[in-house]
Amino acid sequence: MDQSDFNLSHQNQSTESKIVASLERISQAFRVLLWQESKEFALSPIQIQVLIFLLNHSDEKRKVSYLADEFNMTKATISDTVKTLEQKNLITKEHEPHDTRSYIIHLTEKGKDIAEKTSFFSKEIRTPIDNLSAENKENLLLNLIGIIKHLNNSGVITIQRMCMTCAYFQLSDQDNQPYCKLLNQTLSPTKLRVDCPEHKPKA
Amino acid sequence: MDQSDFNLSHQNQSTESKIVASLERISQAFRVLLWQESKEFALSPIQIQVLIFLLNHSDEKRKVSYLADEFNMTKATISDTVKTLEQKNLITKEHEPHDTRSYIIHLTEKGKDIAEKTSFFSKEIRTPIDNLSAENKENLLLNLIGIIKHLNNSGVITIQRMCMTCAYFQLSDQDNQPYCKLLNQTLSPTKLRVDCPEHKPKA
DNA sequence: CTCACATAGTTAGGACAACTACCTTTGTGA
DNA sequence: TCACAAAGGTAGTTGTCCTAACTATGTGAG
Repeated sequence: MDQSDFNLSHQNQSTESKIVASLERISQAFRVLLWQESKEFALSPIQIQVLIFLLNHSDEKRKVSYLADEFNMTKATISDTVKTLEQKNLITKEHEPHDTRSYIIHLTEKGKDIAEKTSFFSKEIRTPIDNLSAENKENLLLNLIGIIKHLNNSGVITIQRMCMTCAYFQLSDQDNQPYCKLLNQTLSPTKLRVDCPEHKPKA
Repeated sequence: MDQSDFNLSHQNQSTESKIVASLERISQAFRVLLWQESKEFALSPIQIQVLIFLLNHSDEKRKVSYLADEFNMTKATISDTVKTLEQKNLITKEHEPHDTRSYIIHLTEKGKDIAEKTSFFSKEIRTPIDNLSAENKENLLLNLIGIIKHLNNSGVITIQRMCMTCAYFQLSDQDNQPYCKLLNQTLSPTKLRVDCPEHKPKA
């Protein structure tokens, strides 16, 4: 058989296209896993995502508007979701005296419990990553961070909590290494954060 | 300030966790980009995905059941989607004589046109990848393929079209290199396919 | 000080996604 | 030939996520 038989246009694919295709497949896996998890707990995907987010983030991020940005949805959608979660007794609202318009969302015991259980929904994706060599992990992370940085800059992803887009981040003058002005330390690849609680967006 | 102030539990994150978080962020980007594209063309995300898929795949894959597996949805959902696309004159159905139950889905001119235009929806993700070094690209691809392979094996992703899950694939006896028995050639990293038209699932 | 504007969140209404359950027709193999 | 599997479709439901319009509260310029 002539080998050119196999050279269908989309198969002569560049490495870049294959990377995009792979990322797309992995995206699908996240969707599938989240969906499975949501059926198990009788919650919607977005409800689970909100619960998990609340488990890991500080007060000023536990608000409707922030969540809307975080998940690229409208405030209306998040407002609905929060209402539902409240009816299910998974969260409570804490109104602050200095701004009565907004409130902080807190997990109830039950909510925390579910959030912890569901936060492992991506364990299937984690397993193969655990098995990579340390060097491979570092490399992979750096490459992914590079992609996200670009997505941040181009406005596809609005929320920014990683070092590369932080006001405290710089390349040190001496050796051009990533450096955090808040922590006062050089950031080796494994120290780079993708979800830093101290993140301050660049001006 | 004491440095331990920053060591919030979720911030002492392992490299693996950060990789998962990064992949999750990129997944979100795909969702956002697809959603933007769908608004622009007055189509739903799944409709666009189906159109793009039809652009690139052969007849035996252009059927309702295959699409349902491909996108991890029920046949009912795809059936609906196809009906809508037909009403919009973007696809036609070709019934085959030897099995009148099923049919092949073809793009109309208009459908092909839209499929080609929307197939670039992920260009924002591609740009930063283009800028990586050749070695980095190869490395990244191999790591992603490793993850997908695991997701295939564990059943999260049902459809398989990549070399690692193919009956024609083996590690050659001499040098343990990936080898394709159909193409009769060694598969260097850049030759590994993620969406091969000749893919034959392992028994 | 006040008035226009911005911001936080909510409500209502609608399009559509995607499911389950059930059905028809057709193919297949013991 | 007859039971069963496979391809696809229909109906009805639930939930997502949007837009548009709204309330109420904070803010800042003149």
